[in-house]
Amino acid sequence: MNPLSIPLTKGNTDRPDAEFFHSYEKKFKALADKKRLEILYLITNSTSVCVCDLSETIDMQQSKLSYHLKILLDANLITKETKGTWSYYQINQKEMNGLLSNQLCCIFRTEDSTCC
Amino acid sequence: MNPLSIPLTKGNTDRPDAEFFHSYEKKFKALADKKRLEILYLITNSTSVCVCDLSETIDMQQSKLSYHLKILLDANLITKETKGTWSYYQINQKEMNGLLSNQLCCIFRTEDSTCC
DNA sequence: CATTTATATCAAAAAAAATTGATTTATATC
DNA sequence: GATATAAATCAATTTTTTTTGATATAAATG
Repeated sequence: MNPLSIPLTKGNTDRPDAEFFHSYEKKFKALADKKRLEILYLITNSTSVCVCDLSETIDMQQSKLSYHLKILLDANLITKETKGTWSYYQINQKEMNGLLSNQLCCIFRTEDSTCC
Repeated sequence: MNPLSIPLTKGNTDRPDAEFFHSYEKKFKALADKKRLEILYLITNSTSVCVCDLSETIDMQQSKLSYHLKILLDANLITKETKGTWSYYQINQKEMNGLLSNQLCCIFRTEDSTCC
């Protein structure tokens, strides 16, 4: 047995449940790709972007881009607004700021006026 | 062409390089698994834990646990200290606090005394 | 010094995620 | 109304990640 054993939270009712860990897994999975991080950077640093704008700026074919945008959207890290044939994407500030440190401003998140 | 087009940062020299996005990809990949998040939760809420402690608390075989701990270690999210046959793992507070929001205290990170 | 215990590593298999090119849907334009 | 454009979806393939059980290493214990 471990000689320096410190009791862990086994059976602790305050311990987050499986659903809690699963919800964060989804968010971090969405962040766990350098192309999606680059997309987030671009979306963060512009008010509203369509797929065609992104497709030009980062070298990526359209179907691939839509695939990655859907992952970010499903994780609720970005939002979408459709105008005619165009889909405009925005950062979900509340979600991103609640997830990432202020140190990551203004790369993957925005300024936090309520802090410091 | 996009009628609401706002110029993106194409050719902007301030734009982070590929290496920057790659380094964060690695960190978020390490976070992108519910079992690793559960491991981090346990490590965060104890001063020092060995593999055998974790293996008892979360239902996971030893080789699998070592595999996941290595991923967290390689991403520099935790640190390791070996004493005899035991390996004790600690949270890398600086790294985690620089990555995650204060809102995630004290689940995946610790209290931030320098903020708010 | 043989045995047990803690942990890491390995190779093979299984599962999950990403890429590709084609197709579909819907709107805008001529 | 035919054609072009923007974006989403699909199925097949490729790549990456995870799981599994076995084995290796090294320290502790009898």
